[in-house]
Amino acid sequence: MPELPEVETIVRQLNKKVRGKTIKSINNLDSKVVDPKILRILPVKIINIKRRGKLIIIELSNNQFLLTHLRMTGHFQYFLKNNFLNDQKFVVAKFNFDDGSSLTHNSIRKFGGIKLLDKEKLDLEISKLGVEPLGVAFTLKKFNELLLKKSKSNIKTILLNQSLIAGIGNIYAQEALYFVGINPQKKASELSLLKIKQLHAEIIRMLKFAIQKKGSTVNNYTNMGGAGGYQNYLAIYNKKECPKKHKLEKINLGGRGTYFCPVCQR
DNA sequence: AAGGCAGCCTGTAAGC
DNA sequence: TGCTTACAGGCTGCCT
Repeated sequence: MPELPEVETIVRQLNKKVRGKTIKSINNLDSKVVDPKILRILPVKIINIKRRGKLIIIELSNNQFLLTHLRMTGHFQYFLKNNFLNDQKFVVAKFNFDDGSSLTHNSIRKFGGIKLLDKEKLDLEISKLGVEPLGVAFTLKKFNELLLKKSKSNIKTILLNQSLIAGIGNIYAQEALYFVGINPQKKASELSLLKIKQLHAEIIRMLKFAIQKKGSTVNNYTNMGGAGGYQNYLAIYNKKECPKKHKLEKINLGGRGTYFCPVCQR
């Protein structure tokens, strides 16, 4: 499922493929998933595509924005002119461009969607998000402050909280905690300064490396060019034993399945 | 106030 | 074998 590295990969691909193109028409629009108000502003040109946390922000020529959240199964696919495959499943919108190419948005579980917003509403949405983990503001000092604020919460739930740090999801949270040997059930207040420093560095290292690998392909997620490569580096997610051959435990934290190694993570 | 959890949705895997 | 059920997951909104 798309987390920061996957969303970043998709944003880069969208910029390469559809920036500067004009949306002439849209079909197969599922109004529950894609805001039908988009139909009223056509034709409209795509100026730029940006990411904030796990959000994809598509800037349009009429000063409005398409805000997309992929949740678990959202997906974009680009087709050159006359290359559209009609047997695609789960299409919730097909954007047709002035040059004959097209972009589909697919969504199996229809959890995410595309909204049309003006600048004011967009800023409101963005303001709910916490610090960008790959931005300059995510310093060790900042990380310490966040942990202090949530000292009674377990560390994994804190990493998943988008209003604190934006972009880390269930997979990368578990992986980062494994690589620094922290039990995901640990309260923030129980972490040593050394562990906090290691975790801070690991989050940055892992996300950057995963972007290099074009994200992870797990279950339904693929980026626009096909599969990512980071899934080959996952240590514990959805596995039975850790790289050191210890048996993994699976518990529920923050409402989500959480793998950890009781030997390596304390 | 802040934490917990149902609900959204549907494919896949496990269970009978 | 074929049906049923449980589970996966990010996030919102309600409940305590």
